[in-house]
Amino acid sequence: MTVEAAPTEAERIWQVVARIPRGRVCSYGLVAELAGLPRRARLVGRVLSRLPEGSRLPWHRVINARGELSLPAGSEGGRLQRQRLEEEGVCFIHGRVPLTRFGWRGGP
DNA sequence: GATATGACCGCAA
DNA sequence: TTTGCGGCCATAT
Repeated sequence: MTVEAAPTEAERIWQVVARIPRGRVCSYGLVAELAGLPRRARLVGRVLSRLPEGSRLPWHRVINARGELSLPAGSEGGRLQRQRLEEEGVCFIHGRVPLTRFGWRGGP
């Protein structure tokens, strides 16, 4: 029997993050839920913070539930995240991304 | 083994 | 709107 190791939680999270469409953002909790790991948002944050360099994962599309970037602004990561999101056309309002549970309603 | 910390979340007041 | 609290759990000390 081929003992195929079940995908680790981290691998599931990577798969979900990799599925986030360009120009769209996702909250940690939503990523966790989509990965079949409800209420483990912190795990998502931990996994993303421990990503190997060059993983090509769009980690910058994952922000917190308030629509703000969790990485400290001013840090390299935070600046990179903001820059990449703006490059993808993500809408920033007062330094935030408008998140709604009912999807984007057509902003400004 | 126990304690502290962290790229968090949802709810109540 | 903000603040506080409980929940969650892998790592580090």
